[in-house]
Amino acid sequence: MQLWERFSLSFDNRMPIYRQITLQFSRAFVRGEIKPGERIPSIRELSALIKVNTNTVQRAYQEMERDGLIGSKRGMGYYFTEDTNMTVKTRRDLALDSLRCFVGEMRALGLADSEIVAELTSFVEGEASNEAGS
Amino acid sequence: MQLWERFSLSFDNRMPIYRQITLQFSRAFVRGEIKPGERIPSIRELSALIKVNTNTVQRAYQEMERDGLIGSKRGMGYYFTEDTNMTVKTRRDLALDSLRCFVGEMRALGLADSEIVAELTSFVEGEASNEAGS
Amino acid sequence: MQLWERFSLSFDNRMPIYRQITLQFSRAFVRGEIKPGERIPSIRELSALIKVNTNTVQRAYQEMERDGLIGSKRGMGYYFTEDTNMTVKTRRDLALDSLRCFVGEMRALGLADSEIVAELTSFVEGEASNEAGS
Amino acid sequence: MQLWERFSLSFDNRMPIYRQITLQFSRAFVRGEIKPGERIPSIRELSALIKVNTNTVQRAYQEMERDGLIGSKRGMGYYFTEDTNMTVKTRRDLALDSLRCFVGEMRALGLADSEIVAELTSFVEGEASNEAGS
DNA sequence: GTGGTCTAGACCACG
DNA sequence: GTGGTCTAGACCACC
Repeated sequence: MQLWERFSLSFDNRMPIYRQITLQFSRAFVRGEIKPGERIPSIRELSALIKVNTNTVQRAYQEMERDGLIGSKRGMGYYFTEDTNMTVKTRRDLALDSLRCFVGEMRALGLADSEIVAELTSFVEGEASNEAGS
Repeated sequence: MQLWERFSLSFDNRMPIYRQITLQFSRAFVRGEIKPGERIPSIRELSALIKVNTNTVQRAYQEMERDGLIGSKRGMGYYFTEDTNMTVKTRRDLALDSLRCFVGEMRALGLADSEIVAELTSFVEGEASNEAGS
Repeated sequence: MQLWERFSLSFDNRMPIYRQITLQFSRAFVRGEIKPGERIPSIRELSALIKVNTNTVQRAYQEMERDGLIGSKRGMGYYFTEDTNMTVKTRRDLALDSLRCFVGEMRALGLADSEIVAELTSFVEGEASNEAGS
Repeated sequence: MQLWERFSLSFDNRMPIYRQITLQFSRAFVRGEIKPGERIPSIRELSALIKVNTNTVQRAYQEMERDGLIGSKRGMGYYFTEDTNMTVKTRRDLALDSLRCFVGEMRALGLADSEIVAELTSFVEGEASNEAGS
């Protein structure tokens, strides 16, 4: 089973579809499931697979191209960048965004840094015990 | 200087303005800067203060009323709820949302729970040293 | 007569329409015909004026937004950046692109730098005499 | 090492590949690196050398043949024209195109003709000093 | 009213 | 076959 077939989109308006697509690609790239230089599905292929309009996929690809994540070779499709630094850069960018957002929100709630860490650890442990119990 | 005058809004399309307003109120409430039962500015007052459309403030107040955070006394304005449990409930809701979002994103990047905690601690420590250095 | 009504588009496939739009805006901005902070026509207005689809104008505006030239205020339209440095930066970027392209091409033809300058001066002078003669 | 092996193509969508090929031939011809009457590689040879589709090379050759730059002797390959006037004509055509494009763009930026010349001289001098410094 | 997203369908240039 | 552009028209959230 292909990676792209597992793409799960939510149509709940919380995030535009084209943004969800770029996110899924970025994550797969960061996790190493897409290798540098690897070809990704053509616009038409992916749009058929995940059942969204070609224009939507097109836009997603455009955004990734603008970010230097992928490049298009005329008439041959899109390929992920060969630049191996890009995967670590992408991971750091995504992680930093999440960290900043999370820490900013928790501090705005009045929590000290130590409390934020405590909340996080108790949260992941709590989830773990839920898993065990269920 | 009033609390409301410090409301800082960003017009960068990431979050609707009415949502930013409710967030700022919620946080101030959670931090204890707004006491239970305290009166908040009228719609016209606030819209003049932070220079947004009255409709926008109107909607923000509606949402907070719907969430039981504030209530209106007809002709006398809006007041925060007297229910002291509300502040702890609000804090927990906001914190949980952030936690879920953050942990979900970091896991999608391929990080194990222990790594997530490590990233967080190094992030807040890094920021602390930056502050000290600047 | 408004600036936008003078926008002249060529549908000769040499340059996509949305690109022509951004170019015209950039040039007008560089020439000082659009002031920093000034509002530009809404997507629907401009698309009606120059008779292209709203999506096309939308895309042009998006590109300019991504380049930091304009910003959108929700429900209120698009505004050029207040940053006065942007106009000089934009001029320099556009001029440098042209210079690099031009010089590169002339050198590829085997011309020395001094010859390139000579060609240019004789070209603009030749045009001037044409004007006088006609 | 053959001239053709130094053909550098950019796949960055700015210019179709077949156009890049004709350009490289034209420039080499203008610079005198290809003599009138000289044979050029067969379509298959060149397409193998520079790793593009034979159709692409085919089209490039067609365009050059249409422009009278090359001619085919059936079964014996393609040869550049013997017409020695062609090299000066080609140079002038290419130079004029560049000049028109460059001057047009700079004027659209609001520069007077004298300023355009000034920009050009300072640009080539600036590059020269960069070279010396590096 | 504004911008933003999505769809369906068309046409083109390119390889 | 590929990507790229454009249109017409729809719907939504927001101000």
